[in-house]
Amino acid sequence: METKILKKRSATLKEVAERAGVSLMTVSRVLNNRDLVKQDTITKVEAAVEALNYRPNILARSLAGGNSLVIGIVYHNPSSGYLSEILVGAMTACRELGHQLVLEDLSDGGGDIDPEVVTHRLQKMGLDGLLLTPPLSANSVLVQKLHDSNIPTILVGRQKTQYDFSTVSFNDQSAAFAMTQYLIELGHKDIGFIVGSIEQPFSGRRKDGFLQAMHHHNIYVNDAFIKQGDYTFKSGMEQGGELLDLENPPTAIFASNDDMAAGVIAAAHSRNLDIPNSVSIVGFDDTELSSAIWPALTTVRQPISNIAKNSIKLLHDNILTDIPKAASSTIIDTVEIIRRESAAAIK
Amino acid sequence: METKILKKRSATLKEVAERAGVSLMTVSRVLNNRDLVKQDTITKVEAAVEALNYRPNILARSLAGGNSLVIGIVYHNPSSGYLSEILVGAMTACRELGHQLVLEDLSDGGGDIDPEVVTHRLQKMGLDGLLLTPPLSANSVLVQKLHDSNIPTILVGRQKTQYDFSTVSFNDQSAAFAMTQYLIELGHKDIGFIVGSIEQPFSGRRKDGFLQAMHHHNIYVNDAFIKQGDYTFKSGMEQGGELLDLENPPTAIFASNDDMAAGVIAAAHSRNLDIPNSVSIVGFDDTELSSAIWPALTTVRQPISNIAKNSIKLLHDNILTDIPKAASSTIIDTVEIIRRESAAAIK
DNA sequence: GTGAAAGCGCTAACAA
DNA sequence: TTGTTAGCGCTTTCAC
Repeated sequence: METKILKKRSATLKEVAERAGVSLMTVSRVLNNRDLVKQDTITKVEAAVEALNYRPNILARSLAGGNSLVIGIVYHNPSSGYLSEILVGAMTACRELGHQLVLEDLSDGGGDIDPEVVTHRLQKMGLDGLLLTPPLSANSVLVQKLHDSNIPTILVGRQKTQYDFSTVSFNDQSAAFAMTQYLIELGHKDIGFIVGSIEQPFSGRRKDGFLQAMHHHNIYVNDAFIKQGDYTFKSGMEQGGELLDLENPPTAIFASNDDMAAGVIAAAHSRNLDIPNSVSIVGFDDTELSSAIWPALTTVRQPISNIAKNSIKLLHDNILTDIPKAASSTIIDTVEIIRRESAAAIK
Repeated sequence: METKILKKRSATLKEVAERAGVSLMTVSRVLNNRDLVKQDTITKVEAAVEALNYRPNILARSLAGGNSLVIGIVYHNPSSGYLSEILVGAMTACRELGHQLVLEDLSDGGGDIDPEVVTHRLQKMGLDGLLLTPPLSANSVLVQKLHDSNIPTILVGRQKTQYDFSTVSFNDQSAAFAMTQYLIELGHKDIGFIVGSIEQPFSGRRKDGFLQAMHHHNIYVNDAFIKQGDYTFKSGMEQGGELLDLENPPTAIFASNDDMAAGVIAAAHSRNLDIPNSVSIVGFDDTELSSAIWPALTTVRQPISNIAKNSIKLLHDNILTDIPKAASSTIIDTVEIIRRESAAAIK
């Protein structure tokens, strides 16, 4: 069976204009700023657009418009959940705004990245702007080099701006607050907390949210209930185990990410504890792991796609808009607690 | 601190031409088919390109070339690992070939998709071609509708072509063969196998690969060692438990995906079995779960990015190339066994 | 309100 | 081997 598929040229502005009996420009106006056009004409044009199933050619539009950006997304060993959401969000925003995306994968087998080399490479690529994702956005040497090289950059996942770089981040603190409050509402008072790696700025934010919620509800925070992990399953298993082995163990444990929460669950399993009836366990991030394990994990999800979308729009505004602006810090705080089976009301 | 960043216009072909003292076309030729240009000229042009740090404007190139495609990636509840790799691969290939990507997320809360509606929507979008990912690519009603609607499509993850649609898939069979062989080389003969959902074409392929390897090594396959799962952690835990509770249990268990393998590991843990010394457990897919759990899972990884790249290139060729061609079936068989801690030589 | 002209940065087709 | 012309599909600018 031989087939030869041919790209069927789709309708152009000109064709729509001819069919509607107006000029090319009028159609363009209807599509962009319709307020300048008479209602009658709009109707005619829209009929023609509909009839021809016209779709604007983004390439031509961006080229003629002269303000299409080439934006790089720079990442380093992200989790696939994070990466896919970033990509989906960034692509969606770029499509809307007529920009192009270029991926720059700095992932490696464990070695550190060289800010000098990376910056040089990025510079040679002729990008108009960058999205720097965590953990890179926390690398101040890299950020400084990038600044020196004059590439407009958005620091994703950070809250403090640096130089004239804006940031877009998640409100980890209020998310942790909400999750803690949820546990408190379930009747828990003895709540253990496992902190994540201290290098990550958001680790502290999550801990703060937990503490604030406890204080807000006038619940005493037992120091022995706060453990230091490093975001790995193993550290969750170890630290969770220590909490569970306490003479008066907590009735609920809040781990700073899902991997550690899964570790705590494993620790509870190995002690033959019933989850959630003997101990409630909750995580953070809503990774796939959380619904893969048993019992499925109650956790809190970040709107990563949204963060990416916002970052792209911010870059767009910063570069293309005339109004002068200061470096801004956008904090997205759509908190969504995903209730699954690992947490329950205290008995 | 007020800043107003401005997009700095990058060099154009014309500027390079002027600097090199040649015509615009010569520069274009150096960039595209350099064989038509004198070596001397090439050198001059390259110097100018270098000096101006010239980067071609993809938009203009695609627009002028007249063969830029708008390609849709259609997906339905993919795992994030799968999605991110598909996106990375597709974006990379599209950038090279000058095509644009549009995402079409059909994910939902559980209901079935309506092929009629989906096809209609896709048709209205004016796409030049589609990548249909699993499980959608196995939906024959959808595939048929898509065919009727005349949108060139690549079926990702299928091996049998349908209508004139080409397919690109992973060689699950040889991967399962390789993994089984690996277990055999470790000294295992009593190997349990957990099959995945029968609706998925690749479930059968993985099982076949397992059986073939066993036969190839003249090892008797005990029917009681083959269990039916459904790709969930829970089914792995249950079926794995049954295998482990057998009077003479297998010394190794091969689950058709990582989630089930993790379930088997949980089952083994709850029976106080030492992994890998009492029982080896391996998975399939190399999802993040596999390195998150303990012990880390030995598994096999699919080159999903590559599959996406190949799919885009195939679509490109099918639509843009003059030579007539039949629907083809590309099978990528780069098998990579990831050796971690969950499998060991028999004692 | 609407239209005509010019041009975004590049390549295709032809000419020299 | 190199240059000239036209034009991809759209927006911008300026004219009416």
